[in-house]
Amino acid sequence: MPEAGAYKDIAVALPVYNTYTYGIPETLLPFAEEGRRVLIPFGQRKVTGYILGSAEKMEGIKTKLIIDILDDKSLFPKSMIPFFKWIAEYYKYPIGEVIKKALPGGINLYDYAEISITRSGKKQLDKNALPPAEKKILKLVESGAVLQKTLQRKFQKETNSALIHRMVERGVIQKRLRLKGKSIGQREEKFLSIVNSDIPKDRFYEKRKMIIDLAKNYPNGISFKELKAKAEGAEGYTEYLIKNGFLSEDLRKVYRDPLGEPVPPDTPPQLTREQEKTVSTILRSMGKGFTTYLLSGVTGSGKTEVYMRIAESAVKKGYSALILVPEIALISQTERRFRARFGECIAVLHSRLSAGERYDQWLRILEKKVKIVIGARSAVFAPVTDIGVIIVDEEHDGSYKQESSLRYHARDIAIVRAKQQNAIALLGSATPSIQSAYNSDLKKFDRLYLTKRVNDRPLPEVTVIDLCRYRDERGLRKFVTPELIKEVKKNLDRGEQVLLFLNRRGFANFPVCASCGEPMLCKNCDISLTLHKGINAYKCHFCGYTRASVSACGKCGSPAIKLLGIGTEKVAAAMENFFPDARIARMDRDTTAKKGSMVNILKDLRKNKIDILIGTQMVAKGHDFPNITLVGIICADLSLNFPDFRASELTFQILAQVAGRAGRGNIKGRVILQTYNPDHFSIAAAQMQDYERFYSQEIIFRKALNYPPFSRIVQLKISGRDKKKTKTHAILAGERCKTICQQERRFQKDIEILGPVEAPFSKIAGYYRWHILLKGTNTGTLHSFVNRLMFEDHNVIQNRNVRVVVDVDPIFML
DNA sequence: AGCACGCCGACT
DNA sequence: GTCGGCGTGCTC
Repeated sequence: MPEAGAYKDIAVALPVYNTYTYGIPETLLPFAEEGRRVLIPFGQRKVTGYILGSAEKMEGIKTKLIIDILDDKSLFPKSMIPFFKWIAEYYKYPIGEVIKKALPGGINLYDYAEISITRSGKKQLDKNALPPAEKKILKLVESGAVLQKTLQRKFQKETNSALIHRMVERGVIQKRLRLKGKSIGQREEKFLSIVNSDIPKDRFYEKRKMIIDLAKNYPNGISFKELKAKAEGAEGYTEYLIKNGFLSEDLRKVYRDPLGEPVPPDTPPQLTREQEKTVSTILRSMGKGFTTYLLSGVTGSGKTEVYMRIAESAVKKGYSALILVPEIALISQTERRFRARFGECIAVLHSRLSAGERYDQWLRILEKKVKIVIGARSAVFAPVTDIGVIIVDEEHDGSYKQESSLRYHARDIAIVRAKQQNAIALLGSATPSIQSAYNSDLKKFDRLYLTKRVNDRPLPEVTVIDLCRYRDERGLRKFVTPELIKEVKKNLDRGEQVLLFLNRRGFANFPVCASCGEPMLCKNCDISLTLHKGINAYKCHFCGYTRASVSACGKCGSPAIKLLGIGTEKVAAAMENFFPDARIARMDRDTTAKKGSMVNILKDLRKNKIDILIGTQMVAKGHDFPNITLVGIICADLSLNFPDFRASELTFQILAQVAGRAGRGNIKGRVILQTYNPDHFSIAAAQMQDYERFYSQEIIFRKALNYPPFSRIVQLKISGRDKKKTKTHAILAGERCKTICQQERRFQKDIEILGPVEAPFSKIAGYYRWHILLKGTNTGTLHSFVNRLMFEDHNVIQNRNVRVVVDVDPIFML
């Protein structure tokens, strides 16, 4: 074995919280660069690791040598290493897993023990003189090698590693370590170029000439794929041309193009005075250190144009720009506009890309072929260098928070990344999060305003309708008031479009038995099913469970079910009833599930093929519908009564955003806002489109109850299949929290433990759920508390039956 | 994560 | 007495 030339700090792609020191053999040393992956011996097996930096030789611990270096070049720039470390520390997540989540998936190597039968084992199996457990195992591996973990999963009851060990010792089976891991590489395509166009005039002349003529149009060579598409049946003729030296053939690396159809280029509009001022303020500070700007711009004030100017200038100054947009069903409007302005000079990263496309985009960024990157949440990990600005569009949007595994908030870590890179963070929103607005109060963020809509278009006029007045009327009029109908009719008569918003899909979300009153609940979850007339079935919106629409009451067996509660389907039905001639479309998760269907709806809308569009929050987010002059909010209260301290914030944001969809063209917009709580301050503030008014009220509540932004929250989410075990474990975890709290004065003073309590949704997808909320005013104290809870002594965090997830700065708390 | 080790109860 | 189930701890 070669001598170790140096030592490196390595993050292992496994759920371990530490990094490890490995020696690098002399021969590999020149290649052991930060950001490359290595294959390392880790315990009994080999796994992928990431080089994070140099290290000292460990005293008293025998250092192992790395086996191999897996990459020809770094997968991420060195500057991202402190970023990964910060995330691992803050979100209490294993560092190697952080990196693994950040990188385009599917490129890691692991090895697993593989069990195969020996000759002696075969003989013994034939002799049939074995204990049943061993026989079962031998039978399984008889025809070919099987992974040990598969074996153990299959025979959980009978198998353990000791048994396998003994069998190996007796020589009936053998164990070998095998490397596994799918790999995604670059795509290569065959390209053809003309060498000599003087082809012989034989009986194939016409066909061959067709190919040559086609290739003539491509001086840099034509891809075989394109040729095949343009010249039918050409495959058979190219071979001859290549062999005889008329065409030359070479393989080129190509990028899978996720952009799909091209977007026509736009011309930059004249900036308003406000926009110009904003742009120049931000640009003045670019390259002069870290600053966070919070851009409050009313809906329709042209924030995207500001972003584009900033990105453009950043690139001109030699920086790159990273733009984050909320995760929505398909590509966002913002992304389209960037493509229209910057063409193919941008990279896009979002969850709809295939693994290969994602890998290619990653590479384009890494190789510095593009300087502008636009994408959803996960794009915050884009391997860009020389960042000038990170823009977070609609920074209040909840979809920036990842709600599984690594539970990061992309807006928050975007700011961290900007800080580490001495770059500008630019957060934009018409309805900033309370958190961000408070940070601007504290002067942590610089506040910028866009108070006017472009072309001096007025904000829409919002009329509030008190639904309580219609409570006793029968039938559909309960949620479609005469005022709304009147306004819709006006619009239809004038040939203008209507947008109706209801943040709930399906037909009826609260079906109850007409005879005994029992609600129809999901069998896996603690919520009621929703009737979907489209698929003619009841559906659970949490776990996807479906039940035939003819189902009888589960309690008394009565077939009569009352369909209480409203969803977009019911609104659509009502509209069809009132306006049989109107062209009505629905846009929610059900109608946009198929790829391209959302684009089609938006296209139809743009071409005036739709009169009334009914949708969920999907329609509220960032779209520009120029011909919509009336927005109807069917029921503004849906999110108001959530047992969540952010319920008011969420309600205000969504209402203000939806209302902002009206009047983006040349005609002034109107909004009809129907509500059961006309006096609630978030509804009143939404009516006035007055953010400051909402903020000044909400912040008082937050302070009084010591909720964020006045405190920090960590939520322990405890869940398990067994109702009793989950509860017991939750209580145990609660006790542990209390014990730790007693251990230090600063914990006693600063940490507040709420719970354990059963979660508001007490059961989801078969898992019973409990919560413990940890509140602290001091971030450092709260984090040391959580560290002690997770990493010290006999922690109760892990258990075979019950899972405990630590959610730092939770958003979904139900 | 996956593997080894070591401690228990229930059987040849 | 062993075997096999399960919890615990470790991986440079």
